[in-house]
Amino acid sequence: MTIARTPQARIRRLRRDALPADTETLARHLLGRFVVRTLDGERLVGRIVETEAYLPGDAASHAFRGRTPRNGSMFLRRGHAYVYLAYGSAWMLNVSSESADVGAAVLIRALEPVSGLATMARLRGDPPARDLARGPGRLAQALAIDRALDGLDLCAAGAIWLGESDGAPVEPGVSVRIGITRDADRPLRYYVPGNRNVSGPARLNRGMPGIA
DNA sequence: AGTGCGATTGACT
DNA sequence: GTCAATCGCACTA
Repeated sequence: MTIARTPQARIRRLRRDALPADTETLARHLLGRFVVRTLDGERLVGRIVETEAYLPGDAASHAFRGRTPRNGSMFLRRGHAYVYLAYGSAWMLNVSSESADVGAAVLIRALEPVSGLATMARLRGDPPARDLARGPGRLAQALAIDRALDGLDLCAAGAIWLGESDGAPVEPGVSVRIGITRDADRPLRYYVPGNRNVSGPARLNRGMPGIA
């Protein structure tokens, strides 16, 4: 397998005090950054190519009805993992995004695999290469993400953290969020135009190759 | 204690 | 393109 475009070396951890202080800006900021997962001594790395913002007071957010045992990690100060199970089978990785006790997060929806592709493929059951981490449930499976990682500090060294490397900032494509029913018309989904690992229906992915 | 419903995916027409 | 599996969780009583 060959992956050329993205630099693998010299990924440094994101500093919490460098994270944008509001959820929407953080969701854009995370595009082009990296999720770094250490599993059995191996480093699995993916470049973030798709995110969604779940804002304070957002009716589509799990935090909308207040703090519960499940969504507690959304109320940690920005930069912590909120991991939950959707539809009984798919784990979702989010990054808490506001001050402590506010309740908001950015959903990581897709990664471009960078390192550890063989392990990711094994964890995923050898799917087509393009689908390794295309979609929130798939990326969690590729990186062995589950409830055990809920609440971890993604700005600290450990089993999973957020990183960045050198490179031009990404100008995101924007669309409505996928798979929600309430507040479904708000443009809070962001993606890297043209990236093959972006999920979602073609009509939402303007700027992708072959799409008007 | 019972019920309804997903921030999805994979299989199938 | 359509569609159902699947189960934890929040909500009602």
